[in-house]
Amino acid sequence: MAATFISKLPLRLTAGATLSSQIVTEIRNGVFDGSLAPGSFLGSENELAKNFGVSRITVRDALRSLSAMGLVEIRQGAGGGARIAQSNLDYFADALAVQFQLAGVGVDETLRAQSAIEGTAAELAAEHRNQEDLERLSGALERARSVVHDPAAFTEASLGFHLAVAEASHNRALIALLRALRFVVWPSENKRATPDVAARVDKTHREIFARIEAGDGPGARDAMTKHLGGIRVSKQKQHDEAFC
Amino acid sequence: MAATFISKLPLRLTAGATLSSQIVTEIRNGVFDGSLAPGSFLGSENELAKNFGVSRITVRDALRSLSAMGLVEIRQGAGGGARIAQSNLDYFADALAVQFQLAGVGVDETLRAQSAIEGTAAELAAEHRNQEDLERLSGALERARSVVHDPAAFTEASLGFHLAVAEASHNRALIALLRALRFVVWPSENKRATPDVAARVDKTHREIFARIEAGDGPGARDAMTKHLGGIRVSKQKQHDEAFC
DNA sequence: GAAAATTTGTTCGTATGTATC
DNA sequence: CGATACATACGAACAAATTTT
Repeated sequence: MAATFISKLPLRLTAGATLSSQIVTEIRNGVFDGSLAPGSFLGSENELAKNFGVSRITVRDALRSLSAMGLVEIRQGAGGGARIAQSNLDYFADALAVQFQLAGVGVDETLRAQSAIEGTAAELAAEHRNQEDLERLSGALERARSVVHDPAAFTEASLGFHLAVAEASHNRALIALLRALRFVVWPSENKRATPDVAARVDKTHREIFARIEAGDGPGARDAMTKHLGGIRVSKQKQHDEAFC
Repeated sequence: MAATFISKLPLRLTAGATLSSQIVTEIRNGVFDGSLAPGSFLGSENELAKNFGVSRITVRDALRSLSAMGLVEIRQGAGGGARIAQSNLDYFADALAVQFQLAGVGVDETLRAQSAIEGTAAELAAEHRNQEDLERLSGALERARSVVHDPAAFTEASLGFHLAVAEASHNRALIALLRALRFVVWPSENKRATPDVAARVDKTHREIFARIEAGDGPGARDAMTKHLGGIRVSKQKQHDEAFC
């Protein structure tokens, strides 16, 4: 079955650009104006080529671009073809990492932005946390405490706590931005926490948790920004404290 | 002249994936490990095809993907070919907009994140602003005041003020995130400010400016978050106050 | 589980438009 | 202005992967 939406489109593609970029724009606009939703079937390469009146390679060029942005998913085989993708926030985390790398945006600047995001996330978490959030948070704390003598495992569990705070904010924009920033900072500078550092980090995390549990928004924000501010200062002094 | 870096690479591309995706990974890794910097020449399609031992179309597929992420720039004609791109933060702003659209992340959640970013940006602006920043800020304020009776122009000038605050923070991560979030919210919900609303917005902006000029970081943060919080509440009440 | 059908992945050849020298 | 180099685009074909029968 051929895609039906294409035939409804007048196909007066924006002049000037290349054919493939016009197809990209066409499908992109469809997503933004709501006529194409995640899961919408676009057709096979041959069908799209026929409907757009271009060669298969031109369609391929367009699909490669759309796929790289995470806007379409492509499956091989019978019943395959191109579909509008489900959202995957890691795609733009990747785009952010690429651009920060090209621009030479450093860890210090990134940590500031992370602090801005996580401070607000902690505040919202204190205001909107439910029982499930609290269980997830305390679960992360217990996991971290149980591996306080295993630097790598502690660092990992510690990251889990930060992500759980973000999730407790119930704000997907904050969650997505935090994950993206973590994606930038984590791989490049992941020092591990020695046991004494781990113990201090654990104490700080429990303080943050207490404020969230108590519903103390400003307190939670304050505790979180102080925590992250301390990490940033350690980094600057080359003490290389772990991100926890 | 053929690209030289390729021949040094063993070219044992990660197994399992498609050829073109292996080329994408190869070049991507080169950027992240520092062996490829913005401006680095990669070669023409023919040269790359020869060096990687694949057909031109396979190289093309890879270049389309890399180009869509904003990682390479492609130029036609003699002396053209593929080069590592200069950073362009609008690429990831676009990726963010796409994923938020697919995920259905709404204006309310986005405004919260924007508030988190701009609050910190205002605080840092108060701490790090220089003479040039202050001139740019007051310039934006004057432009806005001069068009207070032209809703569209006022909204535009007002956006300029917010961006100037972010720039005064001298933190490129915050600047990039703000621009990206603006990019999400702006097109979808851009109501214009009526003259009376504009006058109130102008007054608030001047308050923020005064705190930044005075070097009052917490005060600047507070004024900015209150300003944005007011916008968010207006939105919820369907008063549809403009973003200014 | 095997065979058939469908679709992407990949290659070669060719032609055309466009930017640089 | 002409020659050159390059991306863009088209067509036909086969290989590999995946789903359906």
